[in-house]
Amino acid sequence: MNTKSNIATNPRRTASKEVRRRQLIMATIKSIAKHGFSGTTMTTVTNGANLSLGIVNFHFQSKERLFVETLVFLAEEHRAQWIKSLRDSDLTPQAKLISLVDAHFHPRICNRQKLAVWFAFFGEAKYRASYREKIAEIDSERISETERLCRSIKQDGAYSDVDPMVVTKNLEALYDGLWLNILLYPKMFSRTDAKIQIRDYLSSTFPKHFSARKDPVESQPA
Amino acid sequence: MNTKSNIATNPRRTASKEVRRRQLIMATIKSIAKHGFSGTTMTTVTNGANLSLGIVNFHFQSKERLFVETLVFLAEEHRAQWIKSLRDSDLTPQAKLISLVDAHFHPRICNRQKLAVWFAFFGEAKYRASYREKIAEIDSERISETERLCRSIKQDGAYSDVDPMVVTKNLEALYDGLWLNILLYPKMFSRTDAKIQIRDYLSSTFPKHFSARKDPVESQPA
Amino acid sequence: MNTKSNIATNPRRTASKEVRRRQLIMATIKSIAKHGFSGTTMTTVTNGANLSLGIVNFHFQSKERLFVETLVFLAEEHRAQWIKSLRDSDLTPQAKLISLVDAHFHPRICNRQKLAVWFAFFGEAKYRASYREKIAEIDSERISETERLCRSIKQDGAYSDVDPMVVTKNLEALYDGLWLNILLYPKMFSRTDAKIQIRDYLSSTFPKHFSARKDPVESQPA
Amino acid sequence: MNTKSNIATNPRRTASKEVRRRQLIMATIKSIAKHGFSGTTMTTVTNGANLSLGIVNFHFQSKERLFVETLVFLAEEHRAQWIKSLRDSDLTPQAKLISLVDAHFHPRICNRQKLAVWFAFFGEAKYRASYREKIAEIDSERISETERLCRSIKQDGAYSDVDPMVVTKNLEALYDGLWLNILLYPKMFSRTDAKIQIRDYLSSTFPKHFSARKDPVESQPA
DNA sequence: AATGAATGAGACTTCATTCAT
DNA sequence: CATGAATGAAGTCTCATTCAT
Repeated sequence: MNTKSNIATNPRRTASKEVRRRQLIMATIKSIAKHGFSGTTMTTVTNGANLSLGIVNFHFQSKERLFVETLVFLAEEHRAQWIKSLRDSDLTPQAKLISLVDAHFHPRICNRQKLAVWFAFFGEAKYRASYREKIAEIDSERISETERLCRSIKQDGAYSDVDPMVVTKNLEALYDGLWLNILLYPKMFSRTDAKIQIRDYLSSTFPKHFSARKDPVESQPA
Repeated sequence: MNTKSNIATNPRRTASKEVRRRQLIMATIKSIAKHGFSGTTMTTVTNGANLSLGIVNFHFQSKERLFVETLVFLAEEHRAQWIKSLRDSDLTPQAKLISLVDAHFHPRICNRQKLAVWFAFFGEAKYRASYREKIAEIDSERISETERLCRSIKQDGAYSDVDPMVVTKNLEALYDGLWLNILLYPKMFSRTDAKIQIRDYLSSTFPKHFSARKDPVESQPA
Repeated sequence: MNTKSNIATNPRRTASKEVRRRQLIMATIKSIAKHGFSGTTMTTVTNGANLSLGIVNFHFQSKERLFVETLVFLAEEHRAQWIKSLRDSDLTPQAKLISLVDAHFHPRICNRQKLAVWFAFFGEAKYRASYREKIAEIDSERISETERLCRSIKQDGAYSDVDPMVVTKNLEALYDGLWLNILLYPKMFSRTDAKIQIRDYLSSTFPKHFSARKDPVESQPA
Repeated sequence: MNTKSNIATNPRRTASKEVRRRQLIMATIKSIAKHGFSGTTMTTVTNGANLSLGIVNFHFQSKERLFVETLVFLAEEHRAQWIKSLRDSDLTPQAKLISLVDAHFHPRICNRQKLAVWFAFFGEAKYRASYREKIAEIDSERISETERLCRSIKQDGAYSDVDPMVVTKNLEALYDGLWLNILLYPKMFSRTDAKIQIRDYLSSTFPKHFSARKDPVESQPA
């Protein structure tokens, strides 16, 4: 009997530690998205995971740690997404940059549940500190990569007025701002809109390399 | 002891309703900024206002309502700021647009305390609903105004490729994204940087009307 | 309406802080005596005091502090008892010493409830530390006083072989040992027995000053 | 894998029932001494014994029973000690009595760990009941023996004023009281002091048979 | 109008016990 | 025999709300 069928037939007994932790993190994301941070209790999480109340403290010691690990999970998932996007894209810097941008709006990353959790963490002073502590490095890595690509494009296109760092920071701001707008006004903002808007920004900044009119494709629904 | 002498001896016991409410909202902002949403209790708020524990329920019926009114206060303060900025600026649409942009980064609006509170509300599912209900109209008003200005500039500069709505939405996203970056990484992002970045965006979009190199001025410290 | 009748008519509202604290300490003593340390919960205490569950944390911050204050209360009550006994007794050192001894077996001090609480504290490592920290001084004071009296009696009777400090320490050990025997085997050991036994010890140590045969009087029932 | 190789590779998996029980009782004593009664959990006990969490319920059915058996173990160990002391001593009643006394302060019996456990049991109402039920007989046996010796010494020395039962009870009280003082104030009270004090008591009670000045010897360190 | 002691639902956490392996 | 993941009752503590003063 393999682990998977074991979980299916008797979910209450001795799954591997890693499986349980993942299960609980997923339930945490769902709960934060549904009930918000303050409405997320050990009960909502464990009910969502179909597990017993006490199990979170068994696997994570405290609610606090569960939350931090959830944040780390999201950040690593996000990082994996753009790392993969960079690797899979064409070799031109403009292709890589657009891949990196689009990774932020991939349905696995940019959906109401995950966005709700990101902003839950952004909204709590306590977790902003955790964010800085745990995630700053990932952010730096992405910013460096973005700037490198912008510098490359600038050189290639002889965009003398462009400051790659300013573009990078604007892109970072646009990711967050668009995420927030999608979260706040889902009927007015979509992933596709977001991609269009960023293409618009890139086409006005690097007009020889990007065209705003070439619409991005949405692979799957949210 | 009659009422008059009471007023003399205890100034806390006669403020008008409106003064008390304002006092409590200010204390709420301070508390959310300091302790976060989950750390904000009736005690932290009323201690901060040097008032008694029971008074919130007296003036606001519930914590919930105090929070919603705090959100409304912030939104109206913000609206007043850009309304004033528009009114005070020169008559050209580009001057008006830059005034509108800069209103978002005025120290009265864009400081760590207020940003912390904005994102606290954005982060809680419950208050995102309140936000939509109470603030959407203000947002629409600002978006309309922005779009009108962009259309005007487009026409003036014959920017055939520019979609005023896309520019408007990008500006809105940049406001939020830059706010978040200032909140998360205050050492790396400043109000002045934010203004520079938005000028950069505007100059690449409307190059005949905006120059990125004209540095914005920071009037007062945060 | 005075405070007392207020408590009587409406025990649930706004008694003075000191009254509430006393009430809760009394309920704590009763609960520890009845259910033991580990069986004493916020619920048993507050039910016993006919108050609400949350009130202990309101008045004592934590269960821990309630317990420590209960210990301090017992120690101070005990101290007050022997201080008073010394003051009220005749002037001879032997009269004072016997008063001091008897104070330990006064029904207010030496009854099953209070003894149970003393030994509950003695039995928990955590509270032995508190005991040392809070009560050592009171113990020292009593030991000094006892030794002083023993020295005085020794001199008066020319008991050359008697070491006042050894007698003092033996008395202290007898208090505790007799208390424990009364607690463990209440049917076999009584306050009166205890007094007789200590008189026996004193009469063999200071034969000219004490007579074992003069039976002590038990004033009131436990 | 057959049983034999299992034994070879994992020595923890075949100890006899009795060895396991002893191992767990020892770990219980250590844990109670270190963490107190309330800090002693199945985890502290089984960690201390380097065994798995579930094993206590396997060998003792419940925590409750483990504790009672620990109490019984201590009482029987103590009994064995004074039985042996009586047997090993000279034939005179005074030699036997002093042996009996000293048995209480033998390092195997009277050390901080064991004392902490004794008083932990004394301090919990629930276990005082177990104590009476399980240990009273052992106490009676020792009391009878002590009284017999005192009677014998009384007759031998014609101590007409001495009541052997009172002396016996005083000795019992001194044991407990001195133990408590050693536990509470280890820096001020030692096993040797305790023996001296009891010798002092005996010498004043039976002056022809005991001399307080003959210092007792401490055989081994605690 | 204002105070703050009191209430009690509900949160997090602990831990004895169970039981599949 | 032994393990230790899982359970869930019960504990302590928090805190929005109430209400006598």
